[in-house]
Amino acid sequence: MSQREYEPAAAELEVLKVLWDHGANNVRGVMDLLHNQGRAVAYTTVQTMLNRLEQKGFVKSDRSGTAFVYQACITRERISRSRLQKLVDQLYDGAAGALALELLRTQRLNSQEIDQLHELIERLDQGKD
Amino acid sequence: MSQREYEPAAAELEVLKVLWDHGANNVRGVMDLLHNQGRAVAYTTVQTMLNRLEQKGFVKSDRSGTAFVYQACITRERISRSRLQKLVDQLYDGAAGALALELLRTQRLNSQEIDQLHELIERLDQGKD
DNA sequence: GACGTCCTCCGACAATCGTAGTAGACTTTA
DNA sequence: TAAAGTCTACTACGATTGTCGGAGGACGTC
Repeated sequence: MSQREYEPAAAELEVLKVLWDHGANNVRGVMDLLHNQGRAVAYTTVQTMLNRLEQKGFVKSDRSGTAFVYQACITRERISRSRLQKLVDQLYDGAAGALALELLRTQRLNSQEIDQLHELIERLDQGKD
Repeated sequence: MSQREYEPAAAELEVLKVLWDHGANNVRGVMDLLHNQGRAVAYTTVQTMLNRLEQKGFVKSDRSGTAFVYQACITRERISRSRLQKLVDQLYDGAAGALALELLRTQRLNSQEIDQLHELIERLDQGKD
């Protein structure tokens, strides 16, 4: 367990999301955005989160002005994929289809999403083994 | 934070899975099955996991013979759903369609799964808003 | 009845996580 | 230039997680 593959924890993910959604920012900026979302956290809490995210290699900082500016250096897609993979492995024993079915059954999709799915499935259908 | 809604942690989930997959069992039985899966854990570790799962209300125990026999009292589906919900909320901002698309794009489905999806989508399509 | 085996109960300990306070440096402003 | 504000660095603390050891009771066997 020497080189553990870190994952952002829940609270860290919220901070990451701010950076994804609003771009690079400093501690105060991130805090303000979190406050706007109704998430009341102290300045130093955000600071700790950003430090930990940096240690884990998910953001990088750059001190050009007075304050450090943090920027996500992992994409939302990468995190999503790894989370999704974990879910598939842990709960569906690798059967992604089962998860997809579950998802479509229990979640509400709008018609645009359904159309897109349609299209994608058609394509999958063509390339069927 | 008085009545926090608990979730099984990763290692606890592995124990839960054993109960789901192989039915009720005692500590030793669960441990043996974990060992068969290449998961080397101490007896007391399994015991702790089962205790914690019981505290969280995910398994119940019953002492009829010499040892406690543990049984899952939450379904795999329920855990799956809540995990899935969390994923959708945390990473896709509630857009289940996006997740579904991502899933179909990145995971490999077999033709049976594709057929099932087809069917389901047809049905969703009918009831489109 | 002493001995080994198996079980439960309890405690422990390090790592991670969520949260935040404080000290001290640095900047802005009256 | 002194006060007020901002920023970083460091520390802390309780809860959760993953892991396990040891004490002590029950039970079968020699």
